[in-house]
Amino acid sequence: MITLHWKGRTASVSTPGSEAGKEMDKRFDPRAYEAAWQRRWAEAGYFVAAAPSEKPSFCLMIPPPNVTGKLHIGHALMTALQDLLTRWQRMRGKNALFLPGTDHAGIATQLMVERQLAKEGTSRRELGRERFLERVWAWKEQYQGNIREQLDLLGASCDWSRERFTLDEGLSRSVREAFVRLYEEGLIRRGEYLVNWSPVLETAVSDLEVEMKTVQGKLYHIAYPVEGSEQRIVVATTRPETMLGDTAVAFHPEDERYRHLTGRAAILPLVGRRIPFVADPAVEPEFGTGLVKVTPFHDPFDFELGRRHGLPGISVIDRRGRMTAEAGPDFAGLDRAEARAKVVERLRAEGYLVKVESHVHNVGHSQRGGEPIEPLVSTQWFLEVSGMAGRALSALHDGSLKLVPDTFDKTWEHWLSNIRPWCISRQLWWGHQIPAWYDEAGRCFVARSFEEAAKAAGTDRLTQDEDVLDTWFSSGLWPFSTLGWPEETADLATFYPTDVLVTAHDILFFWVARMVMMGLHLTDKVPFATVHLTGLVRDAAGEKMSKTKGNVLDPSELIAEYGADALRFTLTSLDSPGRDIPLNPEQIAGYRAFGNKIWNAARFCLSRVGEARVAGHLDLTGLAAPERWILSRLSRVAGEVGERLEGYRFDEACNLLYHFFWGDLCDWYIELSKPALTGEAPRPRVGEVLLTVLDRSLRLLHPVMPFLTEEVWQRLPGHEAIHPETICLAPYPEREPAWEDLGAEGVEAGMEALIQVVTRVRALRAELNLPPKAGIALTLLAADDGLAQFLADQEPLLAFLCRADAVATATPREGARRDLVAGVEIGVLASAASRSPEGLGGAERERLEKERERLDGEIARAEERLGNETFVSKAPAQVVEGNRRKLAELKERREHLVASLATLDA
RNA sequence: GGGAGGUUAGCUCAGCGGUUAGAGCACCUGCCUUACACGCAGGGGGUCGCGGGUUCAAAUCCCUCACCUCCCACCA
Repeated sequence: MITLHWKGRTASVSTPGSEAGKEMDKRFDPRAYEAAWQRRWAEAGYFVAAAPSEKPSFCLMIPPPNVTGKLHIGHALMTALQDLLTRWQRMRGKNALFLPGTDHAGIATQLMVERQLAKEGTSRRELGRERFLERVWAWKEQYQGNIREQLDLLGASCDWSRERFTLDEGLSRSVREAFVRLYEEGLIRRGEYLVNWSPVLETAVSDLEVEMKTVQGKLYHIAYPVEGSEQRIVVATTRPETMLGDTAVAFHPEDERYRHLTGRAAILPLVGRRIPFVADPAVEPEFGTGLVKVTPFHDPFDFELGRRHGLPGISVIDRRGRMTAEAGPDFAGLDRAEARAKVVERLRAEGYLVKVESHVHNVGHSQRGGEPIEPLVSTQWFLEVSGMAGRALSALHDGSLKLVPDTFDKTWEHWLSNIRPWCISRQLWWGHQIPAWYDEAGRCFVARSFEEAAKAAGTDRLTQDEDVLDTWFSSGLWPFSTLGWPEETADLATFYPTDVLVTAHDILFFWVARMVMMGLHLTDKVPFATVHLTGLVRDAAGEKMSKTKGNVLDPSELIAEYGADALRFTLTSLDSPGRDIPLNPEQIAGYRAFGNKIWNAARFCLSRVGEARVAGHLDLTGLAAPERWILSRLSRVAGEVGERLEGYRFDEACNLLYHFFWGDLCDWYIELSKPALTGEAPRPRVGEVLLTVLDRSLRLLHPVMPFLTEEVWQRLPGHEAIHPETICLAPYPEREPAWEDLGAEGVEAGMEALIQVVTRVRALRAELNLPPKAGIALTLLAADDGLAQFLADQEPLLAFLCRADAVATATPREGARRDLVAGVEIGVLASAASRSPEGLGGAERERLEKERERLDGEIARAEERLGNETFVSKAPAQVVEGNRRKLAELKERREHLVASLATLDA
């Protein structure tokens, strides 16, 4: 029995339009049942996980989507894979938890709301912090709702009773706890450093949020007079406006050209400031003139160099990208671009500009808004991550963390080995306000709450730090904050550490690495055993999707058109390791056709199986070859699908299922079942086998196509024996070794030969240009006695599949078109009445001659190979033997071909 | 500058040491054979980026090169 505790009530299970035995609509229309099943499953509470639980647990967290808008196709991919894993594990009897939630997405969301305010003619500053935040919360409510709806459309089997939001009460507590602990350990500190500053957003951003872009710029060569001499030295810079903040000129200590300048100073043009020469090994003598102007407060290289030499810094650019008063009265207030033009103009006018070269270089741009980042000095909070990074590295090395595919291992190592302190403060309003308070003397108290801070300060006249934390700080805690950490909750004990993380590889550092570091540091555990990294979804041409290109595919629209199952199957089958995913709507249409195929196969079975019922355990006794064959195939496919899922090869699992269902089951077994079901050539328990194979196929497919499989499965007579209520909780099929019948004498070998024979006969029919309804006389002669007997037993089936009037075990008759396949000599003789008058013309002759040439080529190659002594002696006996057999068959086929050609001449 | 990945049928991709290299879509020829035209049967189409090497055997392993994609990176 399952416990149903969705909103505390027991679910009454009513069917949305499907009952066992009820006739299926002729039309396949996913819209008719998808939403209904999602509602039913939720009402029944199938996806609510238990804590604690006797069962082994399986847990997977949604990478929380930003509450900025709709889910995009990348989310659909991740959701499809996450849900596939969850449903699979749930069917394997695990206490499975797929925990949903959303991310407050500080900068992104704040920008959206600010944009909205701008349209209304107001701004966040006009509203003030409190009223602004009210607006953002209202926004969040709306968009969180959208996201829930979309996850439902996709069929995500989330436990909504455990939904979380990064800014909710519980997670905020986790964030404060983490911050305070890290602060108390001395890993978080506040200080004045050079940071990446966005003059548009007016906030600091982390290194990861800076994108380097190649820019065609200019290299300005500027002459700086040397103090106390007539000499002028020349420096090269791409940013002449920063010279106003220069405090030194540097050269390489070994550089003979400039060693004599040691201890001397230059006079800064336009400003007149005396700035010293310093020697530093970081300076590249080969670049420019080998002399570098040093602007410690506006360039990362200069900042480090300045620190090494104890140089002062001067801030000449402010937080909005304008020149400060310290830039001098001529420049103060100018925008940085204007200032550059004016500085260059003045330098030229005063004769300091030596030359201007065109120069290609990299400039940091804001990942968010695209504007150039300004390196500025400001007071920020930093997290020292080097220790945690070391542990994250070891986790990969000792196997407690696995990246799939492992091509990301090197990336992981490189990034974590070169990591620098993380700037975690943001000058925004939407986010977790930093739990630090200042008293009137400016002393800082970091605490879990205002009360705690007040106690420590001995006063409640405190002001909280205005800044908020980088969104990724709270995201970094997601795998355990969502489960109640730091409380020792039942959820945490049951589900943490989690099992798998599925996410796109573009947030490996932003998110995955931070979760691993934070998880290891704060919980002493790797937050998940495996990370499955997906590619990025692109359009059909492999282009990145973007609004400006207009090639964005909206999952909701795709679901409306093709159904969620088709979209899921498509995305899942495209998830090949380490590759981006080109999504073509035509392909989704192809997989919708697969849905149609399943629908109609089920329709056929249900209308023909009579009183048969699904068998939980099927006894093979008395079953004929086709039945034993399909069961053997089914068992092997179940085994292979399981292996592929274990190995995160979802694409291969999809392919196996697709080809088994369409190829083995529909093209062959269902066709083979027809003569038996109509009573033409009865066989025992065909209906039972049909239903059993269908049941297991649907269960195998359920994690990928949840809606269709449930809709169809509910109609199978006897499905209740597998699970009383739902396919979601029915066991996932595994191999049934007793069903497998392999080997040379096995039923799979026999049926494989039969299939090859039928296929060849059909091809011969086509070559003879026989009308589909024309009868033929078919003769078969197998060299192997066992096979001959097998085929003789299947004569009614062969006649049915080949549309033959007669099938005989005999040598081909005079005038018959002859061929050989799988050791079976085939003779096809058209019934006199159906012989097409134009049938055996030049086209037929041409085809046969082309085929003979091809065979000649192959025979020659096979003979050459077998004539090679080293091949015969060194290659495995099996391979040599295979080649011998092949050669014999090729030769025989050629003989038949020649005979057929002779018939044409007659 | 460092690193990763890619280059296979018209398109998008599997395959990654062994007989005639696969799939989906597209294409051609027949079929409304009563489960399915979202279908059935048959078919055409590839010197597996270039050049070397290892091997009895290479699309598959190694090396060079070319082109493409992405990630990382404080030569001003």
